[in-house]
Amino acid sequence: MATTLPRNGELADQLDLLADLMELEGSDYFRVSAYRRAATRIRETAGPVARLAVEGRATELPGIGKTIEEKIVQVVEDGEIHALTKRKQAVPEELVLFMRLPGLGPKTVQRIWQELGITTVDGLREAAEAGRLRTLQGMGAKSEEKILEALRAEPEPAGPRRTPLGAALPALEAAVAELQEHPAADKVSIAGSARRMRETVRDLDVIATATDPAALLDHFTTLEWVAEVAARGGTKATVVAHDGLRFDLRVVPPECFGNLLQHFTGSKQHNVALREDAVRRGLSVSEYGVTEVETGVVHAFATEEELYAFLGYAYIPPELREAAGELEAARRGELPELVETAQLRGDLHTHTTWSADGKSTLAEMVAAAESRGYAYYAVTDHSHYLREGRLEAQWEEIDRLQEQVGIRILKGVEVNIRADGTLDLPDEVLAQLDWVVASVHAVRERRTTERVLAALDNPHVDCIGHLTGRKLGLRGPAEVDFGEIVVRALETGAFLEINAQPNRLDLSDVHARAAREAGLKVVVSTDAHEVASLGFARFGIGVARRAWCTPEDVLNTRPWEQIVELRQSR
DNA sequence: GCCGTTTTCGGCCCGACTGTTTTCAGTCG
Repeated sequence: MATTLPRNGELADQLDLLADLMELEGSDYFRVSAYRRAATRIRETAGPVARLAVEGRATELPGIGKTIEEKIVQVVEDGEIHALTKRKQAVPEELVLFMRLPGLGPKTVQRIWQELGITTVDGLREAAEAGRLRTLQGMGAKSEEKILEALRAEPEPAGPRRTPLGAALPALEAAVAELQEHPAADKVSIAGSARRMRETVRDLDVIATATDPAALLDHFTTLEWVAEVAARGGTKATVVAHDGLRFDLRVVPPECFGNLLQHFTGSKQHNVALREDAVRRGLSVSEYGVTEVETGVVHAFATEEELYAFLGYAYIPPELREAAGELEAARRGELPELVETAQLRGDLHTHTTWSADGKSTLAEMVAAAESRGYAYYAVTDHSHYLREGRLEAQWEEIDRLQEQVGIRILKGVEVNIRADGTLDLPDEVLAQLDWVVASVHAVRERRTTERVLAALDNPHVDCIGHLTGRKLGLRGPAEVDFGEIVVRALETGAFLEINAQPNRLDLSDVHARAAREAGLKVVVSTDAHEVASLGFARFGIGVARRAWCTPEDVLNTRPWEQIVELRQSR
């Protein structure tokens, strides 16, 4: 048996690839989607699924049965799912890339392969240039041109690009505001994965009701920032902005706004599960209404609240709609009361110009924090810049400022966890601070788990900052034994941070949920280096909500005195 | 391949849009 267990991402990738190859072979659709569903489930599980499979417990995860558990064990023992090894002999692997091109699905790719004998991206490009693709039934010059265009833009199709929520959400809110101004617009709302606060989004979804749908769609497709109209129908249009962001607008009658908002908010898996559940009770759910199959009576709802109530669920907040147990909990009336941004009483990880990369002064940051209504505010500049008396100098500035403001300023630091797990400030200094965040910065150096465990063992450490060091779109998370870190944090009474920087969001929603389920409180902090970044709190709260966190689960919804008490009891 | 307030067999969400057709399959979300 291999000494290290395959990561969840590796297992999921193999299952997805197996699904793709089988689909190209023309396998049964439901088998293929069972593999994909299992892959998604595995990706969204915090602990190592390979260990569960070895212990015979992977089948406890929904969507994973005996057969897929066996396949996971094959990866542990032999490195690859046996069926995958076999399919790779039969189906050229590069065909999978074809399916990432716009308009190319499994059926078409299968025919390109079998009828034209094309098996490589280069071969596909040559055939398209030579006009050979259009010889296929159902393929025309226009499809051929679309393929060539996509290949020119991206010679090796890499799949849909995802935009961090921090960039997408403001753009989406601006688009909603623009549409709202049009005289034909009635209700306009954000929908899709951005409404669910997913860390990255692909398409930006907007839905609306309108007195004149065609006029609103016209307005949408001719907005100043629109570079291309990708699709346009009577109720729906897709446009691409100059910066590459794709926006979908869908317009419906006001009486079914609730149905549409629910449908277009997704997730797809949530909707599928909701609809399957409805089918079992003789109901058919679509974006236009809920149809009683027997009688044909259609129930339309102006709000999501009414729709969920009709189907027998408590209202499910968008952040929970991931087919991760929320439907069952809503049926039983056991959904959590999710934490809200306004409930944060302070920020516990922030910087000032005392750090070289800080852009706003201490006074500016504190004033901004006070105007956000915070009761306390931890200044945690990098330890690296606070040597040789600078820390004491900063304390003097804090003491002077404290005289002038109502908000409680906490003396803190973000101390670096060195490669050997020691901290780069001595204990006697750390002991004098109100709040100590310890973070790994050189993530390329390995052993993140050991370094974090060592830091947790230091009694002065209050919180671990941005645990995995990931930067969305730039570098992946460090591999950590999250379960072990949570256990140690519970033992030492320290906390883990949800870093709200939109390119970090670290802990991820999956990790944050696992922490919550283990009974560990999380801290939502912005790591702001300038005044405007204090507003990132809403992205961190988005992660916490996706992790099912109530105000109880988020440490800094408490008054500072309570946090001090919690620490003393450790 | 998974799953079960009808079921251990026989189901498995639903509709819009595109490009190609001339009534529809495939793709997409």
